[in-house]
Amino acid sequence: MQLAEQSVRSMREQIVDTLRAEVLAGAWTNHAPVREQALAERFGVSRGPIRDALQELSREGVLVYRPNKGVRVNTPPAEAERQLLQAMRREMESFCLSQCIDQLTSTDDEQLADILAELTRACDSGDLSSIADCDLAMHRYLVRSASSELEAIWQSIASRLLMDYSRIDRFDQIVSEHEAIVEAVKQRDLKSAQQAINANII
Amino acid sequence: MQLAEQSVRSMREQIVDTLRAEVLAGAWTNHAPVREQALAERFGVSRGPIRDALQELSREGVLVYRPNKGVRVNTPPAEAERQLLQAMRREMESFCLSQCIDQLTSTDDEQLADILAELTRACDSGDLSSIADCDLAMHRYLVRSASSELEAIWQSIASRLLMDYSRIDRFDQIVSEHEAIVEAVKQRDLKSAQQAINANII
DNA sequence: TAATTGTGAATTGTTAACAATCCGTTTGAC
DNA sequence: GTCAAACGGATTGTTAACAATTCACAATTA
Repeated sequence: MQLAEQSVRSMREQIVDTLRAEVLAGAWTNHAPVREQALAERFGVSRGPIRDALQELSREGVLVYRPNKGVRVNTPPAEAERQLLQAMRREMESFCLSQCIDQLTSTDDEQLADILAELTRACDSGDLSSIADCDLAMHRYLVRSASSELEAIWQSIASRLLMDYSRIDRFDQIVSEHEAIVEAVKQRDLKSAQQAINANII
Repeated sequence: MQLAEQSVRSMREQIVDTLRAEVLAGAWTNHAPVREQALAERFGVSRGPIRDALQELSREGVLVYRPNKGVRVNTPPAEAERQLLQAMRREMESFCLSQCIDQLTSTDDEQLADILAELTRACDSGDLSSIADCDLAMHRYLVRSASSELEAIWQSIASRLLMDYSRIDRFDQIVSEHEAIVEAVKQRDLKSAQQAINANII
């Protein structure tokens, strides 16, 4: 599969993905600071890679960094900002769909189906952290298919929007919305896919 | 002034700003990899802070990181991407102006005038690196005045757009465009300021 | 000669120790 | 009793040494 070369994800990337999913699922509060030493012990590495991961998550908007004081969980954006970010996210994902949809292969369809399956399982078991991870993973897959260049920008927008949503409910709705996306993409129906994406970005 | 607490910029931030300006001014090629040790000696620090800075610039899109192989200068975005990024940048800066323009004080006007003066000086002496730095500094000032939260997203968009522009010419036009922005902002004229900004983002 | 395999220097990745900074608490002066 | 300065533990920032990986080039083989 095409992800083979990526499968040797760096330590930093693994830590980043794990922590991001946990924060977006609401597992952390923003009252207590995040301690580097505790995370280092948890992941079995030294503080170096942990600091790298925290720095990346800060730049992404999931955490907030203050010199000599470490990081904390970020707060959701104000309403006006949220609307701007939402408009930008829709613009990006619509663009990416239009760029990639005619170049996707059946392999891509399978990958999306796999992500959907895992999302469904996560919703059934109520695993908030995994739900957040799978939700992002599907959108990220489409963005990256269009342009790996845009992925970092998209991620920093999507993460900030999800900060609002850390208490996830209506599991069934999440699943059905993503089923609609996967189905429309599989049909290579750009309009429907864009509509399904727009309906999911709230 | 409100920037007082920020004045103790971390080592990383200083290095990031310096390197970004140099890359955007076209001082580096993307053929040779960037060596950590050389930068460490140049800035008189160890490799740690250098790695931090390179990681941040990679996430910003100025550099590209590949595991175990270090970083290189990024290439400009494809045309379709460039247009998307440009639209998003205009959307962001218009939004930020509308949010902040009525809350700016005479202190802000002075700060903007200072940046403009330094930009003028840089254009006179043909210092490309300083031109890139001042250009970004002015836009960043307005974005940050509206929302420090949006600054990181804005920076990663603006940097990628500027990759296209590394051979800077028409110095006088750059100056006059930014004079128009500063003047409109000083008058608290939102429409004119937005127009001036749009005219400058090309 | 062309392709392949060693080999070693150069480079990035990680670690643990040390330095600088922050913050709650105590101490002391008034 | 109140306030401010000073102490000490905890935490972040930086460094230098070590480990793992990559890359260019030479040696070997077919």
